[in-house]
Amino acid sequence: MLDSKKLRKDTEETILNLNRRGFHFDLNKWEKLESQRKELQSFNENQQSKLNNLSKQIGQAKKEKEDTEGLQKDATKLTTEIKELTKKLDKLLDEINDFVMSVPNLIDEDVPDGKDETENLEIRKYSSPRKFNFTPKDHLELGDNKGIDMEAGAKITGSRFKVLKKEIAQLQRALLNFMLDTHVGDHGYEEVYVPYIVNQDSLLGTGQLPKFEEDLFKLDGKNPFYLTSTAEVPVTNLLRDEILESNNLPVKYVCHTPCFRSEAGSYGKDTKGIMRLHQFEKVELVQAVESSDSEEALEELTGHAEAILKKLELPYRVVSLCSGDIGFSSAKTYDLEVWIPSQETYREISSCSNFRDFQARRMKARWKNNKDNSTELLNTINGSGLALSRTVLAVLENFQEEDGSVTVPDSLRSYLGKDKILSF
RNA sequence: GGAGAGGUGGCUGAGUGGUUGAAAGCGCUCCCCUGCUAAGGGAGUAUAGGGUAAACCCCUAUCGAGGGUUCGAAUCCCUCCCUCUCCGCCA
Repeated sequence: MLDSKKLRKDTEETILNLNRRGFHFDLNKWEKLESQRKELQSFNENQQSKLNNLSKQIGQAKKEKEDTEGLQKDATKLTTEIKELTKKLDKLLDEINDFVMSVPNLIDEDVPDGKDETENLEIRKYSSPRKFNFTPKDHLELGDNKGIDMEAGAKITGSRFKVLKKEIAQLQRALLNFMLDTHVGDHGYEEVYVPYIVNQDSLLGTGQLPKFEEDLFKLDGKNPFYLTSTAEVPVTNLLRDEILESNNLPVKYVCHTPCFRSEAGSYGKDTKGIMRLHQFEKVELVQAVESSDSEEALEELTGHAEAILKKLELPYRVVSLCSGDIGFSSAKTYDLEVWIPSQETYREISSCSNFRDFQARRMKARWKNNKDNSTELLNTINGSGLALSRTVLAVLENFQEEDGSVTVPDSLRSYLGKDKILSF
């Protein structure tokens, strides 16, 4: 959510910024709603003030055993009027809230302009794709009958669900532990375990609601619960309605959860294998910092996600998402894209974003600045470190041998207890 | 699932219809004081919105959430959510 004060003050600048991401800000509607609100609210508050005074007078008069009938009559009239005004005002405020909640975050100045993902800006590349002296198989061919069982997933649930078995299930578990240990041990994150089912307030807080409900799985019970689409939701919402002491900053959480996504709108995309599923595992990094530190925190957090790829010796590149491709809540996003031999292209394996105070404002996540005794909004940053399914995929494909076996990257061998898998 | 007790500021906790946005304590900020420390004294210290672009100041709302009663609700009534204790069931 944007600061509505800033929206009122720097309207032109805000609109220009929003235009960069292709968002049309309905200025007419905004100004109309705002002027209506101002008028109605001032008047209503005025009437309320009058009523409060009257009530005090009545209280005073009763104490002194004076007649209050006339005063009470006036007060009743005012009360009725205020009830109606308040109803109108609430309706208007709802409308304004809906409007403001559907406005995306402002983007940072250094976010490249562009209309879609084809115009994302490559920032740097690490390592270079391996040259195979045979035709590399894709992960499904490698895993077929050896641990990736898409048919079983379809039987148990439906399309876009996987079953992993044997060495590939172990590989996923090894990667998971390797990632968590690295972030906790080397990068100083606190590991948290959280619910996988979240409520509406949490989803509103991080920005998945109200705009993106179709991407979520909603449960059917009496409470409006959803399966979490990313650990970002439960983890960032740990800070909701909190006021942190400055000596507790920065907050650095790492968390593994399954992620559930309906993948509405991706029909026909990545239909084969484990690239795009309704359920996948992910390790998520979340930081909360003072606003002056968030740019640096994004660089740091991106580096932490990159460290995993480096240790796994996977070729990747970092791209800065352009203004047309960047997410709704994000001010700036780096995607890490890993090399996928079977597709001869880089594919997203992590997305690291600085939300500045956009999420914090929605969820009232604040910190106490003892220097001037003020309470300020936190800045939140998060990124995948990394998406497990795609890491499994990338390791299988990048480290495959001609005979269909897969060499285990050095850093993973102690976790897996093997140098080589799928060699049968 | 049954029975009971609760939910008040950054925290602890008082408050059962009338200047209570809320006592007291802790914490925090600033100042004073004792050479430093320990301790003590004083002042300040919720959030959101509006009057206003800002300051002072003023107004409004907020005591788990939503509704109701009333001139007036932290306080009374209803619904829901959550926490705790006991019992039952259970990985």
